[in-house]
Amino acid sequence: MIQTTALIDGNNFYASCEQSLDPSLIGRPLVILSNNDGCIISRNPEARNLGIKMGKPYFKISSQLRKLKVVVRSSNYALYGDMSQRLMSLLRKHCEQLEIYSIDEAFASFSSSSEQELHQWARNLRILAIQQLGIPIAIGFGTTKVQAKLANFLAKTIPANAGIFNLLTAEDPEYWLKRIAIEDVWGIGNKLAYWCRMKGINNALQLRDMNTQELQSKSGITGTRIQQELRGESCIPLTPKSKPKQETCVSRSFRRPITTLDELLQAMARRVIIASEKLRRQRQLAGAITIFIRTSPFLPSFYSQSASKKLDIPTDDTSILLKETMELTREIFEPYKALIKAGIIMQKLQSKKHIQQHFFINHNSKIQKKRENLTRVIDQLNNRYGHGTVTWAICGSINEWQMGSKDQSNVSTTLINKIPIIKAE
DNA sequence: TCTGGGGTCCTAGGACCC
DNA sequence: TCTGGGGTCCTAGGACCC
Repeated sequence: MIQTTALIDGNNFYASCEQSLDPSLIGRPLVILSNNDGCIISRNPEARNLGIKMGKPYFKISSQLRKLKVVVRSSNYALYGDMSQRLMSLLRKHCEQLEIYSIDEAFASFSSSSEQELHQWARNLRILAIQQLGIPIAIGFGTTKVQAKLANFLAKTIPANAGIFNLLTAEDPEYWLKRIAIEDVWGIGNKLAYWCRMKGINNALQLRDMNTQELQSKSGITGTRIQQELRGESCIPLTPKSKPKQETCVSRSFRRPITTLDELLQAMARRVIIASEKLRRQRQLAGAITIFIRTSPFLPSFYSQSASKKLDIPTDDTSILLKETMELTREIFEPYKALIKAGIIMQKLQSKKHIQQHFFINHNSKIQKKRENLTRVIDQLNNRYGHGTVTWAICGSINEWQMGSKDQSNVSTTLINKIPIIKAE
């Protein structure tokens, strides 16, 4: 019996989440915008059929969208995160081994099942996802992760496949591989796809059969692994246990460019506070931090700057991280640069469970405990009454240059006062 | 006026050591 | 002061993913 790998994912996940909570959206073209209402990051089939492309800047096509009567929503990540957890717990119930790969995707593996059993299992899972979550899913089968990924692509994009495709048992696998453009192969990005096209490699089948040496010389081990997997030899293993994060980043754009140190300090303070909260939620400590600022990459005289600092003692303490960040910010600030984005990366993360004891610091001191208690209370208040209820004065009050989203759906599965209400006639 | 945010992996090259 | 080869570790940057 051959080992089978499956890739299961939610179709147009963000758009489907919105439709699931607001059925009036079903059947109407719908797009979801990125943070700051920057660009299109999800769209339902109705919007896709109107020719609306992924990644398009919103300001360039907003009038066209109005004309076409497309519904536009700002993104609501709290909602998508919650729906993701529900989807994953459904999948866990129905898979032996599951690796959660992204907010809307998971790999599964099966040691022994007949083709019919697998197909029946997949049909059943699709029904459950619709019934319990209102989210359509697609399922692809292969021997390796790359094959499963491509099978999933064929399940979704070829209507006749109805959301399920098995590359192992397909009558003519080569016919199907030929139908997958080189850009659509998992692991082949812009640069590699362009190089492939130049060489006359235009689809997944040609990539599978091309000269390995040549591929290796261009893309190293990453490219040859994809080729091996296309040929059915597994070299990207399933990793069901999620690894602890190596770094955590909080980065945001401004609604309008900022040029003063005061504004930048406030912006950085907000980011480091969010980042510290993230660390505590993940039960991790940062051993180093990097901050960065940049001007618009779409304008001439692009400017970007960053600065890092190693911390003597790894920490998740907001006030310590704030102090370090403020110092770094003062160091790299330059006047008259129209900054549009700033962020902080927490690095050299380690688990809070086994803290490396410092010779001069007593981690169990009274003062240390008091600080931790204060932080815990602040976190609890913010969780309960909304983010930013209690915060540091350095953040300033709400400013016009901060991020903005206009059309967020006013529903939530995580805040009690925004639970959707069903009215009886 | 307006172009997202958060990650991982790999590689080349520098610093350092014997 | 100059000479040689070989190894490890770290870092920055590129490419890619969703």
